[in-house]
Amino acid sequence: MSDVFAELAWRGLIHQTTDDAHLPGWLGERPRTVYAGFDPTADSLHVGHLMALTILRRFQQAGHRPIALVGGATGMIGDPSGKSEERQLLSEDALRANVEGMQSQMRRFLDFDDPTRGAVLVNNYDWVGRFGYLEFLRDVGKHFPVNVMLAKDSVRNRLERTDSGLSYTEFSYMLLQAYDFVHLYREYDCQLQVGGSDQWGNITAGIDLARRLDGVQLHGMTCPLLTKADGTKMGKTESGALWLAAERVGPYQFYQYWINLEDADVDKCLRFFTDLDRPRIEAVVAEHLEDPSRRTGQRCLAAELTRLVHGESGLRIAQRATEIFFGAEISELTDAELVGIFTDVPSRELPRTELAGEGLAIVDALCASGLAKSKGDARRTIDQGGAYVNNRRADSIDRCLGPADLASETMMVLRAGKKRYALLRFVEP
RNA sequence: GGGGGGUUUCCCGAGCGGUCAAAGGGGUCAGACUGUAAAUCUGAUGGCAGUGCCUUCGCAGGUUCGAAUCCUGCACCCCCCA
Repeated sequence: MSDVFAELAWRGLIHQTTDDAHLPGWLGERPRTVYAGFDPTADSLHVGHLMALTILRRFQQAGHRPIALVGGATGMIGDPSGKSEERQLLSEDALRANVEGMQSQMRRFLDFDDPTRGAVLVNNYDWVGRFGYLEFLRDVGKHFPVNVMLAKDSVRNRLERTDSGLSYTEFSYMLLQAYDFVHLYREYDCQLQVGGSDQWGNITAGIDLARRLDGVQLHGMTCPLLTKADGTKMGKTESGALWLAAERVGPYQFYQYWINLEDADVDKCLRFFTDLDRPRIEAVVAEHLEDPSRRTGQRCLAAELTRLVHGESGLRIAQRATEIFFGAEISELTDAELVGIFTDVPSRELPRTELAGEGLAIVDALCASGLAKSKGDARRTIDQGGAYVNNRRADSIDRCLGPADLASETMMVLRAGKKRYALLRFVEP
């Protein structure tokens, strides 16, 4: 058993614990069971879940047993922590689909098959859903002093806002999560809960409840919230969250997100997310600082994460696409080389006849590819010198594209600006 | 229930009868500089056509040669008094 506490600490993943002094020893004694909760708001995980997931992963690697709790029940209510408004309630069907989607992705991070420390996936709907209202009030609610609940940051912040209230339902959220902890303690001897720093109140609520109900002392640990150096949220793209599902964010796009990360965040992300050990990360960071323009850190980070999320084949596609797009002028490629990329960057198929005669006006090509949202937008881009065909700048609005502009047998590479790419494929009707 | 204020283009926010597709800021996009970074600077930012047309200022009507701007009704939001 390796010292997971020290490992997490140097990685900067420990924000607060219930017992800094004794937790390291407690974890070193024997394998423990640790859980983190995931809110099933969508059918895919995103980068926001990555912290908790990789923390569970590190616990497992250190010899402990992780439990991933999917909030099928609590997801119906919505955690008010860190939220400014009440969440839209999800239907049971939607929740079920979301839970299934998330479960399948977790397999990439956690080993569910190991006989001794195999991860366990639980859905709190399985026990919360069976609770009767009166029964819950009597067995659980009774142990929650309202004045303590009101003192929690998550509740106070919401009550202090004049423009949004806090419904009774949301107010009750922490009871459910608290009970989850007790349940997992009873069923799996789970004595440690981890979560983001905004979960502190919910975690301690569970610890209090366990003490009152079962007379045991459970533990909690939070990690810092994932933000970028400029204060904005990590993992936000133009089109929304950076999803882990390949159908939502392809390997190339995922890879590119990390390549584009600013220097100030690279070190932190390497430590947070990658499996690389300390000497390795320190070496990469040192190399990066020596010559930041080579983006050593970003490259390493992007490769590690893309491999983790999309596998070796996904990484190859992403790197190949990057080589092609960010290399020199594009020509003499084959369809075979482009086909893997085709599904990953915005792409469109057009009839080959478009290229005949006068050819396809570049303005129309940009619109068709999705790089421009209107003809005016396309004109603007060209006017300002931001339009490229096969990485060669197209400086005239009147430019028309013909068969000679194909990069491979049937495909053409369009680009708007420095790094927005799209492929057009011309097919026989 | 009574009184007052509001609803503007992606967001915030000016505009209060024509010169308004609508100031300013944010965001976004493009360019320069770089390193597919950050910061900075420049330009663009309803649609279609190129000195014109169409659609937009909560919704529906109305007054005007002409309205985002005035009137009427409706909807939603906020504030004060009960």
